[in-house]
Order: sequence, then structure tokens, then C-alpha cells
Amino acid sequence: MAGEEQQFLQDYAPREYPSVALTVDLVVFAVTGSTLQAAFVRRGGHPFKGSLALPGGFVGPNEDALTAAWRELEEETGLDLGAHRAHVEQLATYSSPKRDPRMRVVSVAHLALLATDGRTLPALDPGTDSAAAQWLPVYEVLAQETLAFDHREILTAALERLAGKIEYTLAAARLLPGEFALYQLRRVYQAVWNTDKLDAGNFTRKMTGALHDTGRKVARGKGAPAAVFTVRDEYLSPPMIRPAAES
Amino acid sequence: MAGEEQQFLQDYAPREYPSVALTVDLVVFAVTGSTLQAAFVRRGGHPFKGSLALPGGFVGPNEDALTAAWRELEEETGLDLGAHRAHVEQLATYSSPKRDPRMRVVSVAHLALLATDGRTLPALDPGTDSAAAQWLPVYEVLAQETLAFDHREILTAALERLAGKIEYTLAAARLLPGEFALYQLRRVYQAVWNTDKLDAGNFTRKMTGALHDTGRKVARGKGAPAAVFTVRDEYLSPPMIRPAAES
DNA sequence: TCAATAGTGTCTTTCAGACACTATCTC
DNA sequence: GAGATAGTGTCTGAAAGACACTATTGA
Repeated sequence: MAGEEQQFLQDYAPREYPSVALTVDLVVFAVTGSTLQAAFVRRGGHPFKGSLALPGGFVGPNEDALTAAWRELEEETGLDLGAHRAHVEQLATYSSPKRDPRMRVVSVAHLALLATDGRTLPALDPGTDSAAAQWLPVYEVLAQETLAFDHREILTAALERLAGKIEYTLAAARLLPGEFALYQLRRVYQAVWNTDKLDAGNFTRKMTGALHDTGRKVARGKGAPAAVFTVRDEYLSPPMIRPAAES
Repeated sequence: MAGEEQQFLQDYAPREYPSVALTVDLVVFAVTGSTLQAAFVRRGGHPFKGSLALPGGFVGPNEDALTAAWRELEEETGLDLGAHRAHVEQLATYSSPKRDPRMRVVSVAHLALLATDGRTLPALDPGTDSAAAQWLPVYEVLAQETLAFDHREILTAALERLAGKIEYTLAAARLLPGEFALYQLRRVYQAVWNTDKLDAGNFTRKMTGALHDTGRKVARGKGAPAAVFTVRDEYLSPPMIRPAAES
């Protein structure tokens, strides 16, 4: 049986059961202030020369897609993942036969959340082989830019996944250091939902139920010092519903 | 550029950037009474001979994964999809290099919801090429059966996806005809969540907000006749939270 | 002192959950 | 009539949203 299948693959795979090139694409999110940013690459060659694209690359012969996503995250951004907390999860697979005009490429898109202090973005190293990766504000890119391949669809799906996920989990804390103040977490929510309608007091009450108060305080320029929290429960119950989109 | 890439693929793809065989696996759900059922195939050959497996098959050269899933749904179950309402969506992609011991197979798993009248299951045609597909109760299978490959993981993910999705959408109605009574919808929820803790009165109040009352009634053996509804809003807001698991 | 911010108090409204109750059907 | 079911009424408690208010900081 096994031998038969392998023989079959060898002889007929390209015709009957075509093999495909497998890649990963990455939507890497990070937050500065109240702005959601993502990592993009400017394409230097055809097709879609000059357009923005998502970082990504081929899946190796002995990797699964998630492992490849972590590797590409490190390679394409030049980030030291030992120093930067990060979270990577699978988003969806894009398999339209014509999504890459050159050949059949099936891509497993991944969502990556990079922890920052909420003020500065991790420096992206251009690396040697790829075009320079750069941080750009997500909502502005979606409003103004042309994206290569089906990367607009992927980016939109990633944003919607993240926006939905922080409704019922503390995934937003993945975009912050292990210890953080509530105003930082609130700014992450505002960045992802692209809104400023979050009442600070109500937000505090809602979140403290799922957080652990370290007892320490953080001084931050003006205003009273904020308490420092860590995540206690990964899930919010009941969930925190997004405010309706601005009119 | 394009020629260069194609040349590259032709020469080096199997070594450097290996191509993979792409398949779809299907988790096909349907409901009878208050029991959630799924379609399974009993494996006739090695590996995992004798174990239950999910239906699936290869993705064709000019198909995307969703199209292949629809085709396999029709082929493997022998269902007439013109007569049966169905909903298919992508679930997740499984790409562990060793998930199939014979060769590298990457599978895009799909979730399929088949509409029934809530009493009888659509007959599954064994077809000619594959082992006979059969309906089996999902929770019993998960408790007792051995599943081939990583199909237990896929089935669990599909169940969780469905259980979560009916919290904030009316996806449960995809398992029913276009017109249905509230007791039918309630049984779908009970089947998916494997619970009997749904209060009929409160369920009615909650759901009628998102449904359209056709004004007609359905007589059903004992009890008062139930009103016939159709879906009006696909989304439930606020969502309907699952009761905590039974202890 | 003043402005800014963190966090609490309070009130209202919404809604889930429990459960009684009525209406309507079959047997 | 008896039993079963559909749907409403009603009460309670939880929690979201609006917003006032206090406390604590830097300038």
C-alpha cells in the first residue's frame, strides 16, 4: 500500500494529484501609542513591483508551517526572538490557483503578535536577501496602499481575527511586556479597534477581574501612578464587546 | 523574473523548496434529535487500518481548497448537494511533516454543516472508490474511538469551532432547513454543546430577536404548535454564552 | 496651584437565568 | 381530562455604559 502510493506520487503527482509549493505569509502586528502597526516589505521585482507585500517564505522539507513562520519571522525582520516576546498562530490558508501568476503557490498565513513597550517599535533589520522590512500603520495601509497578491485579503483577515480575539481573550497583552499598566492595555485595544471610545474607568473594572496586581506602581509623567499587572486568566468572561464602528 | 522562478522550481523545488501533496479533510456535521453526528470513513488499508478517518482527498491542479472540499463532500458522501443545503468553510491547515507516514501531505481541513430536518440523516452513498462513509455520534467517537492520522485533533478543532461559532452567530441554523421551529434550533445547540441545560423559555426570548417569524405554525405531535422562523440577522448580539461544562 | 491621569462610586439600563404560568395541542 | 409542549410574565442578580468624584502625580 505505502509503496504503491509512493510510486504513484512519483509517476503521476504533477499531472493527476499536483504537488504545490508551500509558503507561509506573516502578518506581524505591534503597537506604538494608540496605533496598530504591521511589518511590510516593498516588492522589488515583478509581479506587483513596487507594491507592499507581507513577509513570508517557503516551508522547508522538515518543517511544519508554524515552525516556518517562526523562522521567517526571525529571518525577514532580523528580530532577536530571544529578546522579544512574540506569539504566532495560524490564520488561514490561501490556495487560489492563480494567486501567484508565476506558479502554483499555496500559502499558510500566520498572525504574529510582537511585544513592545507601547512606545518604540523593534528595529527591523533589512537582512541581506530580502527588501527592507518596515513598520507601517495598518489602517492607513488598508485605506491607501496597493498590496501585492492576495495580501490585502490576508491582512484584513488578520486584523479581523485579532480584533475579534481580544474580545474574549487577553491576546492584547501579547503586544505588551509581561508586566504592564492598564493604560497600556487600553491603548492596545484602541489601536486594534481603531477607536477612542473606551472609558478608562469601566475598562479598569472589566480587566482587573482577569489580571493579577503585582502591587507595584509605574510613574508615567503626568497623573497618578498606575498599578502594574500581569495576566492571570487568558479568557475574559463575559467577553468585552467591541464598540460599534464610528460613523 | 517569472521565467527564472519557474526554472528554479523545475530544477530545485524537490530539494530546496520541496513541493508537497495538498489534500482536504472534511468534518461533516449533521444533527439528529439532540445528537451531533459526523461523517466518518473506516480505513481499509495501512496505515491506521481499521481506524476511523475523516473523508477527504487531493486538491486538483485548478482548484482551490474550498472547491476541492465541496467536490469531495459530494463524491465521498454521495450527497446531492442540489437537494441538501450545506455550508463549507475552512478550518485550519495541518502540515506536520510526519502526519502521514507514507509521504508529505499537507491537509487543509474544512468544516461542513449539512442541513437536515432534525430527525433523519441524509443517506451516505458508499460510492465506488472509497470505504463506506457512515454517520457516527461525535461525542461517542471522541470518547471511545481511535482516529487515523491527526484526525482526532482535526475533529476536536472542528467541534470547538462550531461550538464557539454558534455563540455569536446563527450558524446553528445551517444544520436545519431554511424554515424551522425554535425547538429544532434549541436541539441543535444542545447537540453541539452536549448539554440539556437550555431553558426553552429563555432560549425563545433570546433567539426571536435575530429571527423572522413567518406567521405559520408547525404541529408536532404533543404540545402546542410552534411558530416557524427564518434567519433574519446572522449575528447574535450580545452573544449567547455556552453553559459551563457538566461536572 | 493647576492640569493630567488612575481608579472608585453610583446610577441606569440591559439581559441572562430561574421558574411560574397560561395557552394549545395530542391521546 | 391528562400530559406534553410553546411561549410569556416576572423576579433577581450580573454587568455594561455613562459619568461624577477622589486621589495622586508632575510642572
